[in-house]
Amino acid sequence: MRITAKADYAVRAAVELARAQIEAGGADVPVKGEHLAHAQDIPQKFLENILTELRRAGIVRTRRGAEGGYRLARPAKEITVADVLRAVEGPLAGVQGIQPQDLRYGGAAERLPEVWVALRAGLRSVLEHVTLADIANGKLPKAVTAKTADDDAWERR
Amino acid sequence: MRITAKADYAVRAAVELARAQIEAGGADVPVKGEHLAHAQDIPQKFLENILTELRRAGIVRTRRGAEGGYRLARPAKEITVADVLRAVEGPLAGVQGIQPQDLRYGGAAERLPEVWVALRAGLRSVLEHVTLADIANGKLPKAVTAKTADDDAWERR
DNA sequence: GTGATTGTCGACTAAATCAATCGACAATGT
DNA sequence: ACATTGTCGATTGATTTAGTCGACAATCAC
Repeated sequence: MRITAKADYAVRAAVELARAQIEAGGADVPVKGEHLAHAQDIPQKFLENILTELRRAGIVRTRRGAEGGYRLARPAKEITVADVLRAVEGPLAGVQGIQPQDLRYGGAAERLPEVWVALRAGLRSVLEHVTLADIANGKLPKAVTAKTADDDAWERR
Repeated sequence: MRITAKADYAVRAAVELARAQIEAGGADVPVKGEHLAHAQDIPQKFLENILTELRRAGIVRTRRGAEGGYRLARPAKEITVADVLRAVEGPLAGVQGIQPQDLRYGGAAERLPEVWVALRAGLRSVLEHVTLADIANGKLPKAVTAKTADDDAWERR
């Protein structure tokens, strides 16, 4: 249940691209890998690997050469954090690569898969409702603020 | 964002212990490691490592020797899935071992930590409300059923 | 007490994943 | 032509994952 550096880097880079898209008013200006790496303090070569995965997933578009770089393939408000995470890690909340709804357990644990499905739904209730534009604009949706509003959410556990 | 085999094993073994506790009507009868391993089809030696971690976390109690075995340290209805997961993996939803509320990002990703905190809250909204007794009895609480009720929750994503 | 049973602990291993790094190559703009 | 920038595969070292093994310690039945 941890967030890997790669997942974190992917989202941060994508958010940075979102801001560039918004600042350009929708104009399609590519951002260089070097700029992204520097802006978010991510090792450049590692980031480039990640961005290539995002390209293959259809989340970013690229251009080579001078004046080349990376940009989002769609409007930032149409890309969710879940989209980015699934692009770099696999499906959410699998057990050994198996999706929870495909698990079969015997004995007392028969109903456990339902718990894992609910867990995944809990993840999705956040990740599928936050877009890159939300984060870049600093305007988080209720799916987030409702959960962080509870003091308990900030407790160290 | 995956559930490791270890985490899954830990919960399944704990649920099996919960059922034994419930069937015994609260009487404290230890269950052998071999029985647990067989009942849930978990490699026995690996499971014993896990059960030792659960003991160190105060979730199970053990007895050696003939007539020895494992049992829950507390009533099954007082132990949540979150308790078990935190015992075998660390805190939920950290980025490289750092808890989300301690992260600081610059630039466009400034608000990202709040998203991770909300994510963790989403996990907790499920994991802290399901007890071992709930699973062993096959009576899942609303925190779970409300989320699995949605057809979308079962979709393959 | 003896012996069988069962958990404890540390060491060990193989494989996968994580977190990068590197270099040759392919596009692209000036 | 040339400098710039992304692409791709290979490689690396550390860590985690998923186990296995064996000596040892506790406990019970007899």
